Amino acid sequence: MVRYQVGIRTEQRILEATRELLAEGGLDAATLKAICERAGVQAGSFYNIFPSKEQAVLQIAREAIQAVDPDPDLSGTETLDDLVDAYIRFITDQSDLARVYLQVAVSGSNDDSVARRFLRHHVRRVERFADAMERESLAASKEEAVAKAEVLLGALDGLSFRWVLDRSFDFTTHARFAVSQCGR
Amino acid sequence: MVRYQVGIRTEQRILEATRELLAEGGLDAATLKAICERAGVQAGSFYNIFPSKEQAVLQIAREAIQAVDPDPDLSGTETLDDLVDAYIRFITDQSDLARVYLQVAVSGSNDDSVARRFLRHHVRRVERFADAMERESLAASKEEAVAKAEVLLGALDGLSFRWVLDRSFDFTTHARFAVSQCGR
DNA sequence: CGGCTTTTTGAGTATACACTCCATTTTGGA
DNA sequence: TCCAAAATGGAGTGTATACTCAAAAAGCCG
Repeated sequence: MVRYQVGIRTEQRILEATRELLAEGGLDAATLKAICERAGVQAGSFYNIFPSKEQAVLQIAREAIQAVDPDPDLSGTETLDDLVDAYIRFITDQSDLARVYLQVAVSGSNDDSVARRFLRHHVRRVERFADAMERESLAASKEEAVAKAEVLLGALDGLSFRWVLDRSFDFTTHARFAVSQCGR
Repeated sequence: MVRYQVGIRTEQRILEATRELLAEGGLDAATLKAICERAGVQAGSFYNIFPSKEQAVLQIAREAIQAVDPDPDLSGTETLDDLVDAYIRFITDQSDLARVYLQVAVSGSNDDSVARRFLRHHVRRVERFADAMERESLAASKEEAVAKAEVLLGALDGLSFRWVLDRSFDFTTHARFAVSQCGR
């Protein structure tokens, strides 16, 4: 099944529409009809490219989960501030994906496969934060670093969720304040 | 319209079924069919008592939002530890309602009226935490107390969400650790 | 252009959902 | 015991959803 150029463009339009709709109104808003209308495509075209609506949504979810992490090549050298700055940039600059990230994380609790994927990602993230803390001697032991990382990441997730509910909330300032309290 | 006893019992069975289903699988699981089956009731009976499914769900949501707060009479005298202990008890002892609380909070971001209700509740909670911090001289100013309270509550919400995704996560220990870091 | 493949169309299907209607049964106070 | 009000059973309605299919159109390559 070799793709023509027009098919690839259609696939991208569909993913774009799905991403936007997920960000605007969550899973409820991302109906097949809404996706197809926004992408300027009929249902048949959608199913020529994706085997199900779920696959398109999961692709955006994966995209969002990956986007929250900074460059993986830097892993092992970055500072705690680097990691937190990356989170802040993700939330402020890629707010569409940020909303998808949070919404998927929560709806995920009703879907085991998504929940597992999210959890695995979270655990990796905790390790990355904990490693940075150890490198900067911000924790007395590996265990303390992991616990601190869990709390800091919990705070960042909680604050970003707060921001989703109220866009006038100053996420950046609070996130910086959180790291000044927890990362010490 | 004098209620008969049998009707009141039916109402309670319906609310119980709704609460359980929301806790188990979120809004998706709480279909009218599922609620009625679990409550041992037909659709007609449901609508004799509730004007819509939404009303039954909202009633449970309100219940959950209220349950997260400890006795309002104590407001103005309790310590930060009291408030955190109440949160921990809510999460560990009333895990059904805790799951509903978190799920409603998130689906709420797609529904303005729920989002507003949740936000109002959150703001009150932040004030309560901030007041306790000021009373214990844990903050230099009112502003700092509020910021600290936002971060601590964010951390608690983030950690409880972590626990929803992975029930083997030790919420209590991490929550206590969070307050030892943030409440200082 | 000619011929094969991919892509698109758009009407159509099946299903799950919230909700309605009303005849029948049950309740509880007078 | 009687009866009006309340509660119930259960078939039925309308609607939105994800998804299918066969024919038609468009893209690619010699």
